[in-house]
Amino acid sequence: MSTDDPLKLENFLCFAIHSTAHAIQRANKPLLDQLGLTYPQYLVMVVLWAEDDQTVSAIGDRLFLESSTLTPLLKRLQAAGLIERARDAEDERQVRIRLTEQGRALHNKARTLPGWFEHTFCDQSQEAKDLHEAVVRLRNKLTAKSRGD
Amino acid sequence: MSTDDPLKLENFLCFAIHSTAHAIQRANKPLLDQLGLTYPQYLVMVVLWAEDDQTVSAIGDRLFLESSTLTPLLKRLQAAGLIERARDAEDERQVRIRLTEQGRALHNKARTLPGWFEHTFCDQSQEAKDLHEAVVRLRNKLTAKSRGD
DNA sequence: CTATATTGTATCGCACGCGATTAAATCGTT
DNA sequence: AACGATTTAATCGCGTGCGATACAATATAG
Repeated sequence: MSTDDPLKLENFLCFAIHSTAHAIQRANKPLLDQLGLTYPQYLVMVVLWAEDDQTVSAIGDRLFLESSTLTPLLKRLQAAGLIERARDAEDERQVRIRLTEQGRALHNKARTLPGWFEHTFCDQSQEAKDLHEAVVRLRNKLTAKSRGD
Repeated sequence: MSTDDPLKLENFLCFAIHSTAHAIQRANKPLLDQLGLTYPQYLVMVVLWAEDDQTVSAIGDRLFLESSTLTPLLKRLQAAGLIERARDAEDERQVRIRLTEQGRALHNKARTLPGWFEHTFCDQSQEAKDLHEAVVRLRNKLTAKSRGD
């Protein structure tokens, strides 16, 4: 029949990455449940733990997300008491996102997650490093094209 | 400050894959718009082009998706006239998904997409192959763990 | 042959994710 | 100072994605 068809799922690099991303979310979920965070919420917290007091668009630049995604997500983090949202006094267009005491406190509980993930699924660190670099190279190509290169 | 913090986004393999998956969807979107399909809808069609007349759960197994995701998606494909949904006469629990004439006709228009993607973003085929294999290996580890290994 | 367990879809509620649009604040030019 | 252009968030509508649950059909047990 069509077994020679190039249009086969197993041949799609894009599907491999797509499905692996979902598998990662599923694998991380039990850990994140303990923190009371979803995976995208966790990523926002990681950005803020690295550098507090950022604007919505700065967070979006780091996570490749739009304001239409971030605004509702940030409101949920605010409702959970982990961050504060406040208009910048200098430039009232911007909204500055700051960690609350509770948000900072979560940092310690969250430290173990990346280590757990890599230890559990990426034993051979060299392969993981190569994979990481190759994925980032691909992402750079993709974002470069879409930005009109 | 916390520049030595291991909890840095750039060090997360999982974030690299996550964000690259989104970048892929964005890159593919213009092509998919021409087909009138979203990316997940396209994946379902690929599965059906490879083998017509499959159950919902069989499609889910191939794409790593649940019925709660597939049922509404399949209804949209049905509304678009690309597939038919019909209870199996032998086992009325199952719903068999079959391509319509129009759904089969879309196959030809869709053939160019994977080639375009790989040609545009994965010039060095060896690197792409290595990346593909490494990603699939990681996904296998992830799904194996979650299935109680 | 009936009671119970299992299976296959569907439904519901919630949380992304984005394109398109809106609204307010700021910037630039005159 | 005043007007139009740009920037920044927020809003809206739509389509995933999943866990929990519901329900009907089938399989199994007794």
